Amino acid sequence: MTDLHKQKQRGEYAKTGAKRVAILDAALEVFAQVGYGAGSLREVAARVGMSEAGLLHHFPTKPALLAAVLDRRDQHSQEWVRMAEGDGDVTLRGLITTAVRNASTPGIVELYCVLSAEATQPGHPARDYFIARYEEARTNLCMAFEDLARQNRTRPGVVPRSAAIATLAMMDGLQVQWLLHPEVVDMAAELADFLTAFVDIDLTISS
Amino acid sequence: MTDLHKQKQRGEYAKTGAKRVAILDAALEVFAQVGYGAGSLREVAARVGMSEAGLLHHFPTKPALLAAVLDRRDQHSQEWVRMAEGDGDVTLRGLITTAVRNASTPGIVELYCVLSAEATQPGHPARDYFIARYEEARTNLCMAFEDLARQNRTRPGVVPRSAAIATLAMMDGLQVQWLLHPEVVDMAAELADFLTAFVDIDLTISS
DNA sequence: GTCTATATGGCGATAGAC
DNA sequence: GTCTATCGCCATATAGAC
Repeated sequence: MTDLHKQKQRGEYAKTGAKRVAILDAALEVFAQVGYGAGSLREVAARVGMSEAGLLHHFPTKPALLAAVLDRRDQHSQEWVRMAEGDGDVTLRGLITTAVRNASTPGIVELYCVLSAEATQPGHPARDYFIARYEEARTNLCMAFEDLARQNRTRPGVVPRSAAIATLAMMDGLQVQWLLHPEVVDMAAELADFLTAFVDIDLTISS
Repeated sequence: MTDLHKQKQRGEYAKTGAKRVAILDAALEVFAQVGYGAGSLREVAARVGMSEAGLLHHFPTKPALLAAVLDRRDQHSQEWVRMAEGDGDVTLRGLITTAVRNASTPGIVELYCVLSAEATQPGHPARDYFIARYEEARTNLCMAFEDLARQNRTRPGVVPRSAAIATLAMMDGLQVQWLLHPEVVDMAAELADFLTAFVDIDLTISS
């Protein structure tokens, strides 16, 4: 798995790796901008300076390309999982950090905003991905609120499971408004406001 | 404007009215299911039992059809505007009623969910529509929270403008989760929970 | 007012040369 | 590993018959 054997054994892969990454970056842009259904392999190929056939050598079908794009982004945002390990305080603070970072990478926000809406439909190739993703996120957030409840740091009447659903909804909804009115909506600030209405936590924005 | 003159003056319109409505209903379904970009006039025409050319006689272009669909739905949901007239209590209770009604008409929820995400992109034919719509909704909700603040019925630290943004975000975000997991997410209940964290209000679900 | 026919072009995917 | 060429399909939109 190290670089040791790349000369012969996986030399091909090492060489094409850069091209693959370039394709995935371009595909992310395209799908983010017009969605999966309206996005075209032609446009993706054009952005990396390739023919469509060349592109399809790396990713045999359009759904396969989408799956690869989502896979790649998941590796980047596996912080979700790591956050969940125990501390509710850390998890919630991580949410704010994520919001701050998102505000500087509109492409990723667009991708998930457009795709999650599109994938709502039965038969969409990313539907299962998003179903699993939301389920996992709700579970992680629920554990975070339960942790804080155990410390008596949740406001009276807060139900962990509901708070988890609400927090997720909040993040998604803020993204739509932010994409339409970036100068009017401050995602991180609004999210922090929202969270402090549910739990006793210091969320002064760090990062 | 009554039926009196339909015989000659507007006979044509009265006759085509039904067909137009049928087309708009079909278009709403199609755009809701796959979005505007991926939706096709062919599919819409098929659903009303017409040729594509016949459809284009009523709505000359695809963007024109989308505009007509949005226009029509706006007439239905002009409650928004009426709600705004003064009473913050009435406005927020109206939100819950809307959530309850939405849960029984998935088509409308899908339409706005998918379109608002898609319309995020510069150049989308519905972008201006959604920008105006959100701006108006924020203003109305802000007035509602201000009204309640005047009655000392908002929780300490609640800023009307932020509460308005958050409430809108909440409604949008809940819709995505509800479309993916209808059995797990209760839109009206979660929204009520959310609102009672901000204001002193009785939102026991009526209707 | 609706149709058939057609123009024009973009789409995903395949075959086969280099 | 990338290309050219091509297939077959679907898209929006137009022209003109009925």
